[in-house]
Order: sequence, then structure tokens, then C-alpha cells
Amino acid sequence: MHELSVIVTIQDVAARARVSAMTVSRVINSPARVAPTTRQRVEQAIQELHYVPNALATGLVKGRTRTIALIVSDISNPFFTIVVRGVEDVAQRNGYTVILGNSDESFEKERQYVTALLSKRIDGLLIAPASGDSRATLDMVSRRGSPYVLIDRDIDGVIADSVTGDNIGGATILTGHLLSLGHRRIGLINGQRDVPTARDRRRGYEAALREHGITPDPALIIESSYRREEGYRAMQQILALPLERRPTAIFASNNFLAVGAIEALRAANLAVPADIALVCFDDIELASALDPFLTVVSQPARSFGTIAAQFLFERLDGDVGRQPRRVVLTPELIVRRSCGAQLVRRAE
Amino acid sequence: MHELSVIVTIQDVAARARVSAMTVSRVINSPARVAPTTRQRVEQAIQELHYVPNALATGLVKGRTRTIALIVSDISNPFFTIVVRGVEDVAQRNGYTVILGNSDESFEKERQYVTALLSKRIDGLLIAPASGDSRATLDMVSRRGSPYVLIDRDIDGVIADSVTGDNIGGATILTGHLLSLGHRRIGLINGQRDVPTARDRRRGYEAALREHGITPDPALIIESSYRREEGYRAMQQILALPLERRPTAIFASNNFLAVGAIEALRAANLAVPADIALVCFDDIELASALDPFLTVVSQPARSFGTIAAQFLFERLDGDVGRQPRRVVLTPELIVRRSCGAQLVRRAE
DNA sequence: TTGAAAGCGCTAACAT
DNA sequence: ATGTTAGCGCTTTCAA
Repeated sequence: MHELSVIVTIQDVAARARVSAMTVSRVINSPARVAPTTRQRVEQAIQELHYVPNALATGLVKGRTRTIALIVSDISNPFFTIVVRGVEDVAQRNGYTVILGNSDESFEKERQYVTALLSKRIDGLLIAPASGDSRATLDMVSRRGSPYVLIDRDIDGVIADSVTGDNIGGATILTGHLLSLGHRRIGLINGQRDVPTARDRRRGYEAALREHGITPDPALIIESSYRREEGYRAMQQILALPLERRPTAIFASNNFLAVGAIEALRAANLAVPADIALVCFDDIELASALDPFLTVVSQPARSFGTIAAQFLFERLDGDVGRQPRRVVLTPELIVRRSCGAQLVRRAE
Repeated sequence: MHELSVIVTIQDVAARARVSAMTVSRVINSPARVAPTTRQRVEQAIQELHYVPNALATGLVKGRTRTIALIVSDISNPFFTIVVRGVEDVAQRNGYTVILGNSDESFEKERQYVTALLSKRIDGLLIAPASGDSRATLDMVSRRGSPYVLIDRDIDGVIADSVTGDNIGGATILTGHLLSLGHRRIGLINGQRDVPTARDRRRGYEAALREHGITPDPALIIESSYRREEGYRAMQQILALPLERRPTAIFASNNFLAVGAIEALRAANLAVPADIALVCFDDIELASALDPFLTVVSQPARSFGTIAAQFLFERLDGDVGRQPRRVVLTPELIVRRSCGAQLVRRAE
């Protein structure tokens, strides 16, 4: 490097190319409006000085940052990992940068993130809200005038574009699958009550039961949160029931919960499906490739990301009406013979 | 909302509280230097107007943004997912925002990200470089004067703090494990040659073989990239060998490659370890919980993130010398009896 | 086709 | 304890 100053401004480039800062700005933003020879001089100066425009200054004056944010509720969930990919692709095609945030299902962490992002003047937000309480947080965003799109989870009273899955339908199908196999006592290991997906998955589960003339048994419904340890604990709790009340099948409302449940079963030397059947909402990616024997309802995660991003960019371009658009994507039942029996045998 | 203007500036707050903008600024940045009564008036105005400072303006004048970036090479790899968690925790404790980027092992995508981030004037960077070529990209960062820390992958000739794993050692242990089980013909399914971790894992593999008087057989070494499909393809290629040349064991240098390899084996109706043994570098998280029978070398991913972030913040605080610090974390061998035999039986 | 002036929202440095 | 001034790096507007 020849330069001593690490920070190169548009003025430095202008001086080197013997033009005004305005001309440099034009070369960057509308090259056509600059004479070819001048342009070349400027471009050379930019190269030589390794000039990188200061996006803070540009954002300040233009009022736009060409940046959107994506806040997911759990970055370690393969579902969201795929959503991220979808969003990134669409954003890149539109020339936007994505700031990715992970709320870890924490309302407080989510609020902090959103505040920081508003402060950074992002142009728009894609968010899988941590809980129903996120409404207040989203109101901050509306107030700022930034558009946002809800992903995976709708929130009552929030009027915005959204891309969600048919959680009631998926849960109904999955529970129906168990019922059609002859199960009558089906347990539900669910996420937090106030997470919209959990609420709907429970609704679907109960609806399917009632349709078959079965009254949901509160003792068979355990609600905690979408985490592996909770799945483990919930399963233990279910196993503590007297044998005649114990369910013959389990519906885990999330992939992590299912994995936790299987671990608890294994610890208790019980086999899936020999001793107890198990299905879950959302696929488990790598795991289902390795041990392809768990029946699941799988969601088109990538589409969640691409459609939501599409919606957001349309709002940013202003070429869409006032009324919110709500897309509900249909999950797909993937029937696999459950694993577990063999695992236990081998573990012995 | 009573306000019509969506954009609230410090001037608006100042007017409402009947003070100067400077006083508002002081209330926000050094509350102690403002009289309690004044402060209260200002704080109330801030509340009422829902004022959120413009970080673009602040960053422009202060020359710091309190933002760092983390670029990982594959966001869908559970290893990096855990790294993200570690980084986020340390950043949050230090009052920094994290911009997460996913280069998807693409050098070009990485370069674009870094340029955008420099333009946004991030204070520092944590990066798992896509390849050895990333050096030029990192030079841009040094030139800007921003510190960065390498995660997971060191790069020749780059002088910076780094947190990596002992890839040679881990691969040696893993290969040694297979040798100790009596295997003599061991295949390697590896990532890209120019990815530092892949290069070192191969070195460890070859070192272990040589130590046991075995000359590595090029026909048993397949190098592609760290992706499931490539693992599948590589395994197919190995299975195409005449029986007497076919390896009795496989070392997959990455979790994704291992999963792909197992899928190929299953498709060929071959069982692990009955027909062929398999071990891999990096654990497979959920999958190993579900089917806990694959021997792996597991890395302390969280520590990769926390230590790297720690290093970066120390540089930002300036309380550390010029010479780079290099930490090499030791992976842990987790011996599990391999799955596969049962899978195939069940699949039949 | 190019440049000069003004200002985006904030804070450092210097008053008062 | 509070206010005034100037300027961070860029672009918009207007002028030449």
C-alpha cells in the first residue's frame, strides 16, 4: 500500500482525479452522465486508492440503506437455516444486504435486536416473531415507517404481509395418520402456548381427535418450549403415567422436541414404534437422512424465505397496495417407518 | 400515535424538551453530566416521541458503529450454527450488534459480503474463510484498518488472530481408530483441496497411514467439496472400484460428506459397519442424537465463537499487542458403534 | 458535462 | 449545567 491514510474519502478520490466530489459521485451512481475520459480518470483513482464509499454517509443523505434484516427465532433449527438461504438469494438478486439476527425464542433479545436495527435504519424487516408479545416490538417498526413481513408465525392483531405454514392442517394430518394406524391414546409434546405455531398445532391435534370421537386428555398434553431438553423432560413426564393411561403414540410438535423425546424413550429402554409410536412436525434434515424412519410433516422452508423476501421488496419498491397479503404454505406428509426399536436393541 | 412525522430526530426531542440537541445527546451518552430535572424532561420527550437515535449519523461522526460481522462458510452446518451462538453471546455482553453473513463456500459471495460490510463501516470481522484465496479479500479489511479474527480456517500468509481446530491431530486420531480396528484399506472422502481444514485432515489421514507402514492409495482418496451430494457421489465412485481394491473403511472429512456417503451405501444395500466402516470429522448433532452409532471427532464449536469474539473485542479495545494470537482447540474422539447394518435390513 | 453550496442527524470541541 | 459552531462523508439542488 502506498497510502498512509487508511480512510479514503470521496474527496481523496476527487483530488487524485482532478475533479469535484460530485463527479466522483456521479461516476459511482450514474456513470452515463459523465464524459468517458473523465470517468476513466475517476475509475482509475478509485482503484488506486481502494476507495470504498461510506454507506453511513450515503444512507444518511439518501434515507435508504439497501439493507434488510431477518430475525429468526432459532438459528440452530434446520428449518430456519433453509429460510435464511432463500432470503439471502432473493436479497442478493435485488442488491440488498441481509443482517441476520437470532432471537433464540427470547422476546427481550428480539426487542433489543429490533431497536438496534431501527437505529441502523434498515429498509425493511423479515421476522419469525418469538411470541405473541412481539406485537409491541413490531409496532415500533411500523411507527418508523419500515415495512415488515412475518415468517412462519402470524400474530393476532398485527396487520402485515405474512408467509406461514398450515399448522392446523399439518397437525390434523399427522394426528390423523396415527389414528388411522389404530392409536386412540395419543400424547402431544408441544411448544410454548403463546407461540402461534404451537397453538395451531395443538388445535389441529385436538380437531383430529374430536373428529374421531376422542376427547383430548389434558394429562397427555405437555406444553413447554421448542427445545430438545424440553422434549426429553416431557417424554419422561408422560412415561411417569400409570401404564393404562400411557399413550400408545406421541405427536411431537417440533423436530427438536421429537429428538428429545426419542432420547428419553431410549433412556427408558423403550422402542419406537414397537413400544410407542412417534411423529413430528418439521423434518429433521441430516437426521432423517441418516435414520430415515420417522414420519413427519415437512414444510417448504426455502419458499418461506423467498416469498417473504419477495413481498418485502415489492413493498420497498412501493408497487403494491395497502392491504396485507397472507400466504399459507401447505406442509407435506412424509410417511416413514419409525426408528427406535433397533436403536434400543443395539444400545443394550 | 399522535405524531405525523414518522422520522423523529434529536432536534424534535430537543424542541419538545425545550433544550438544545446537545443536551439530548448528553442524556443519551453521559446522563451524569445533565441536571436531574432536565434529564427527566428529556427522557420523557424521548419516550413520548419514540425517539430512536440514527446510528448512521452517530457512526459517521464517531467513526465507530459498535457493529461486528461474522461470516461463516455454511450456515446450515450445525458446527457454525453453534459458533454463531457463541459469538452472539459475547457480542451482546459487550454491547455490539452482529451482522451474520453466509458465504456458502463461495469466494465471490464472500468478497461481496466483505465489501458491503466495509462500506457499512463495521468495527471488526470474524470470518471462516471460504478458501485459501480469501487472502486478497482480507487484505481489503486490513487496509481499512479493521481488525479481524479467523475462525476454523487459517490462511497461509495472513497475519491475524485465529481460532482453529487441530485438524491434523483429529484426522490422525480418527484414522488411527480405524487402523486399530484392523482396517488396512481406508478411503478418504474429502472437501476441496484449497480449503485449509480439508488439506489438514488429509495430512492427518496420510500421516496415520504412513505411521502404520501403509502408503496412501490415490484411488481411495476423493476430494470434492463439503456437501452431502458430493459425499454421495464420492461414495458411489469408491463403490465402483473392483472388490479387491475397495476399502474396508471410510474416513469422511466432514459431517455432510458422511451423511451423503451413508445414503450412497444404503442405496447400494451396503451396511455400516458390517460391510464397510465409517467415521467422520465433526459431529452431526440431531442426527447423532437420533442414531447414536457413528464414531466422530467432535469440536468445541461454542468455544470457537466465544474465543474469537473475545480476541476481536480485545483488539477493538486496543488492549493487546501487535503480534497475532493463534489458538488451536483440540477435538474429542467420540467412539460409537456405527449404524447402517440395521438401517439396510429395515429398508429391505 | 461539471461544480458550488447546503444539509442529512449527530457529536467533539469549545464557549458561556 | 447548558449552548454554539463546525464538520463527519456523501448527495441533492441549483448554477455555470
